[in-house]
Amino acid sequence: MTNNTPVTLKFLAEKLKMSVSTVSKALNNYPTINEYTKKRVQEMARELHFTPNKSAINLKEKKSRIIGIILPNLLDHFFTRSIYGVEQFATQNGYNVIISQSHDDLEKEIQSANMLLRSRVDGLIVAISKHTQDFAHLDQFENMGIPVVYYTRNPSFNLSCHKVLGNTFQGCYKATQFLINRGHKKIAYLGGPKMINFTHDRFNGYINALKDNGVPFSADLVAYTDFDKENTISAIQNLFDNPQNTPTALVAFKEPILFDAIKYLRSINHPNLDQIECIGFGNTSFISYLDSPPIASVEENPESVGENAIKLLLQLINREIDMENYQKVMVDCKLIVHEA
Amino acid sequence: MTNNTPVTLKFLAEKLKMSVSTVSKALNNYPTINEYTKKRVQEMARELHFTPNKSAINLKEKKSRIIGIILPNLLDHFFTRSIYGVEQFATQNGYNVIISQSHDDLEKEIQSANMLLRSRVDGLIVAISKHTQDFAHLDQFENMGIPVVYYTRNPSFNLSCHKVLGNTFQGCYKATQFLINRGHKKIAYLGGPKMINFTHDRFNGYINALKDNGVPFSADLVAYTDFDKENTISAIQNLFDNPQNTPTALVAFKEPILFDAIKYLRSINHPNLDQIECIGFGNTSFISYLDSPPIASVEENPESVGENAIKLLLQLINREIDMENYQKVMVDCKLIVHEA
DNA sequence: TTGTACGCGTTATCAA
DNA sequence: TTGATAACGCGTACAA
Repeated sequence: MTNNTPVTLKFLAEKLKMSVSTVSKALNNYPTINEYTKKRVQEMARELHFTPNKSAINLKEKKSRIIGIILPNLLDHFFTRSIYGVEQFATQNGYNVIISQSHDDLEKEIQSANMLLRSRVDGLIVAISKHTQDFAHLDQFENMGIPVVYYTRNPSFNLSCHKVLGNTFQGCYKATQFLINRGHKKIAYLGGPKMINFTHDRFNGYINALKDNGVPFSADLVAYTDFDKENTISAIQNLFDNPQNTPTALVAFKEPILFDAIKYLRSINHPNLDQIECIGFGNTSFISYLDSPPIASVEENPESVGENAIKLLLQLINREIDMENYQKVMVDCKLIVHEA
Repeated sequence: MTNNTPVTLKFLAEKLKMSVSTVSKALNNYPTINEYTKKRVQEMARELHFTPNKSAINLKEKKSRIIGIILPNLLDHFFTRSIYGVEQFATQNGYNVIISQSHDDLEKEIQSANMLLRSRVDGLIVAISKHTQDFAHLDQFENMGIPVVYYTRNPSFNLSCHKVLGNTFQGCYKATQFLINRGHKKIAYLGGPKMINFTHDRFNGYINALKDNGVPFSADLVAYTDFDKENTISAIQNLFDNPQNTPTALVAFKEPILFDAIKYLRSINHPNLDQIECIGFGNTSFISYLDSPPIASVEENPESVGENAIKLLLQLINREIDMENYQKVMVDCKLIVHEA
């Protein structure tokens, strides 16, 4: 019953008293093989639980049908949701996916890249770590002819690479306009880390929405934070401490930041907190449990971002798009209004 | 600069005008190889970005140094946190990890298993799907001599397999005792799906804590739900609708369920809601944003569960533990009290 | 100290 | 219709 070592073609061939190549062809349904022979082989293979060795096939075919994904963190639902989009489309097309977390550590990212390179992935999808400045470990792939698609977190200064991004400008524009349409004039923008490009793209969406709707811009209504709670609180203090210019609405870079902000405002019993309307990027499922929930969320459609990334990657792998013909794909955001 | 095809040992050998085996030995630091030769080879390898082909090595070594993980869902932080524990210890020991989601779909789980089998993983860690009754796709591994460790979600009736589990009995006991110590006499237990073993283990912990502390048990204080909101609400109605026996505390199977429960009680303005003290399994980071937060959480230590799973698996792989010598490892839970 | 030869499991070409 | 053989990239026993 339990045969300790994997069954190989050779083993099957010996059992069936025929050649390895006939067995191989029978299993792969070659037209030149006798139907009866096929039947015998396939039955025996099933009976003995034959499982082809992928390493051997990879070696022969010089391709692995594996897609590598490097991303910072699986705790962030944006990324896990994006994986779903990648997986769906990848398996449909006969590809498997290997996920590797960098934990926002450059060293770990390099290790992941090398591991995937050794595994000869056919393509790479990557969201770079916070600290990635040098790209040698990722450029290796392209130098070996393996296409790379950057998604979400990408080298913003570098135009010579393939990118799939959420249209964060559009998302922030929509959020701001929604608040304007609800009658707000003093809409604050709480940005994220200034090194991250999205911070500025979103700011531009905010600014443009104000301009297009004739709402005056005030620098007092803009502040920045990172993902640290203390910094968020002091940013919020800056925004809300001026009594003659208190915001009536807030657009925040990310929902976790927004939650910290709201929590702080509640903790100090900020007047009219209930009238302040907030929107953050994320659309966390948790929102329904909050007592002062955001009025809406910017849904970044991570599944769609992932799907677009794998679609582009497969086109590159199949040489339907030239590797030097650098693509930039933008995925629109959607404003989700939360019911009261 | 960009050489389209991967550099092989053969290519290096030609460049250096020596044999493939010398190159191989030089790169693997064989003592019989001249130091100067080693230097030359290693320099050339670096210069040309030589990356050994893992498929070729796997084939040769008859092992992949890859651990497969099959789990239901990456959206559940329990699993993503457990992966962290696995990864840490795996990479320390020179193993890589391939993660595969079943999405609680048996068909997908079978596909994942077959994929990992073809990849000749050296070991498998698996949390089974809700619908896994038949285990043929997982038994294959053991039949091929590949050890399998079930973690968290496991075939509870089957004692002939290796398991690593959270000690959910102990967790629930602790939670209940904590509430008793705070003076509660009417502590409700809101269990999960009755098919899941953990539901009953936790119930036993609850019951035993009551008994050991001389608190009388009342069947009215026990209800069950699944992860569906509607069912949770009707379970809560059953628990709290009897005015002469209203619980003053609640132990819930999982925090998402608990949040639905609390939300409902708030929505109906349940009297004295603020005095009701709740505990759920999970310890979600989100708790700090809630207005009526649980007083404590049962932290299941998923990282530790993952780490114990990989440790056991590596021992099985290294034949330090016999495959037939079935192990059951329990990882204690910790009660986390939330500051006001 | 280096090189030759073989095999890992599979597929493909060509010959029988 | 089937079989022998070479090749994929690498490691290693053995020969030189």
